[in-house]
Amino acid sequence: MYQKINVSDFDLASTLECGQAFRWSRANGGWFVGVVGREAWRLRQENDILLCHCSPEIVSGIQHYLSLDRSLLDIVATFPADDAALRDAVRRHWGLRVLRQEPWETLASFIASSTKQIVQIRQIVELLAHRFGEPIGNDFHAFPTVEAIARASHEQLLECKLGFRAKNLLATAQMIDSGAIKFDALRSMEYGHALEELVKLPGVGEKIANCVLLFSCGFDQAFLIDVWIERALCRLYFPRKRNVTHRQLREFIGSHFGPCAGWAQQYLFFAERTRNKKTRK
DNA sequence: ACCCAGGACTGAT
DNA sequence: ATCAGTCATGGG
Repeated sequence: MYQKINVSDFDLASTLECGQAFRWSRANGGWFVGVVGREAWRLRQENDILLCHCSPEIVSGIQHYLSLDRSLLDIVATFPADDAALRDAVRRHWGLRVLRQEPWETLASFIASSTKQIVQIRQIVELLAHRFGEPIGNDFHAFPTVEAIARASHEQLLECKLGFRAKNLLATAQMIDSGAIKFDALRSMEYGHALEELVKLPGVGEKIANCVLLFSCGFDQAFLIDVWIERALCRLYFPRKRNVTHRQLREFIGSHFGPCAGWAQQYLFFAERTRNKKTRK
């Protein structure tokens, strides 16, 4: 039994494979399978129809997770009009939407992400889910709760291939579990305040904090600077200029991309990742 | 063998 | 304020 959802200005593949989520994979017949919360979802897009292998009461949750209630046209309209590179990235990946993911899963996943390749991040996340997450049938596991990680041992986390990130993930889980930071209130805080709060956590700097704020806390303006986007920004906006400082980039980002800078960042990021891999029209 | 990977942190200039 | 070294581990 499956549901049909009408969609527009939406591209499932770009949305799920642009690097913001780590638990989605392709299955046979064009289906995507992923674990969200305590459910395994199966999704497939046929033009303006989204097929969902699920019960009808889950549809609204899927629409919310995929940000289908938002107008992509309105968001893109806030982008700088004279930015040809950004416009091209948007055209090439039209329909990419920033997801509304669960904050703890997002935080933990990106703590695991530092100096790791995306395939390895996905592997680590699956190992964590298998070992510490609740089984939800068909060999799927929910992402582990904060408490489950907080109670884990350093050795157990090392076995999930976290390496030097193990102690950061453990300490972060324990801090959140003990209420050392206001983790549940992030969504209702000012952007700057929420950022300050997140970087108190061990293993969480400005980049990972912005991942959490954009991908799971609804802050459209959160622009994360990683090695890929830094390379793209330097090439596109600071040509023939070496040694562009992190501070200069921040200044440029704040004045150029507007209130949905995070969305612009994700389009530029995905375009940079797929550069020279796809034929340009 | 060597190098790098969606970084963060420390201790030097 | 920048900068190199360090932190584990798997893959090219």
